[in-house]
Parts: sequence; C-alpha cells; structure tokens
Amino acid sequence: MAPDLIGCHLVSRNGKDDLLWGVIVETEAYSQLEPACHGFSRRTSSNETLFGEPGNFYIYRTYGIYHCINVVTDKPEWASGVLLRAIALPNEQERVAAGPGLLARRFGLDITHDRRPVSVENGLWLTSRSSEENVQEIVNTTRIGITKAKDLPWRWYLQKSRSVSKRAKGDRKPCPEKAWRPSIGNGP
DNA sequence: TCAATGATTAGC
DNA sequence: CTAATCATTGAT
Repeated sequence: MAPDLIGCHLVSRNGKDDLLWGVIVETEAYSQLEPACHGFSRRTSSNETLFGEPGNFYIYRTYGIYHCINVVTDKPEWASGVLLRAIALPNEQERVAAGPGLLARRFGLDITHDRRPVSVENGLWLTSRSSEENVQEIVNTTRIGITKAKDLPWRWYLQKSRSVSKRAKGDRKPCPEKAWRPSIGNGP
C-alpha cells in the first residue's frame, strides 16, 4: 500500500469552493509485527483506530506539537497503516508539506479527524495515481525518525520531488529493488 | 505518582 | 547539536 500511495492525491474539502489537494510524494509502512508500529504493543484507546476498519485515517499527536496522518490498511484486529510523510502541493513555491508534522498542519488535520473514513463525504479523501510514469521514479529506503526496526526498507519517496522531508534526502541509501515488496506479512 | 520517550521540526 | 512541548507508557 505504501508505494502504491505514492503519486496519489490527498484531497481536502473545507467548503463548497475550498479544495486543498496535493500529490503524495513520501510514505512509510508500519506493521503490527514490528516494534516501530503503534500497534506493536497492546491495543489501547490511543492506537484503537489502527486496529479498526481499514480505509480510515489514523491521526495522532506527536512530540506534543505535531500530528501525523496515516491510512489504516488492514482488516480489523490487524494493526497496520501507511504514514503520509510529505505532499507536493500544486504550484508549490515553498516546502510547506514536507514532513509528516508539516503536512498535517498544512491540511489543518488534528486529533479531531482521527478515525474518520477516507471518503468524499468526510471531506477528506484519496485519488488514484495520476500517471504510471511516476512509479519509475520511486526510491525505496529505510524509515526515518525511529529507533526500533530501523532496517526494514519501508519508506518510499519520489526522487524528483522537492517536497520530501528534510532528513529524507541524502542520508539514506536506496534499498535493493527486491525489497520493494515486504518479505514479511502485513499482519499476524 | 513520576520519569522517560517519541512515526517531529526549527534554530543555531 | 538542542529546545519546544505533551500524550503515552512503564516503572515505582
């Protein structure tokens, strides 16, 4: 799911003529089976969404000040999701959505949006990838900003995008192509 | 109840 | 490199 979401759009409708959208250019995968995932430890009220229905947004507060946006990807009881790390806005002049915290801030999303469905009705949804050529430029590396399960190659980003998160560029070597598809499962 | 930490970012 | 800042977690 994580590489598949690269090139897709995140769209937010705040009013009749108020549409905010951008191209997802950086994602990370998290699975219940590995300790970096919020669903690795026992099910609690705070990670409940991750254990719930797929197709919902899992949004949590991090480091006291920011929020991170995830898409729940597995069936109930199978906690796994995709973290949206960076989005390229159309006509982008600045790095406004480069990094998960900045992304959430730019789209005005916080804990009150947690567990809402990915849907037009909800005013927040995803679209299909605009073109196949984007896929050719996807880079696969290990994940960022975690201390556990550092070696899993579960981060993807568009090479050409200026909007990947700050630590994303330079400091990580691309992983072998065969690592694109996780070798371990996405659930128990 | 308390101390430590974190899927972050900005600033030096 | 560290501060900011607070929900969550695990130990006491």
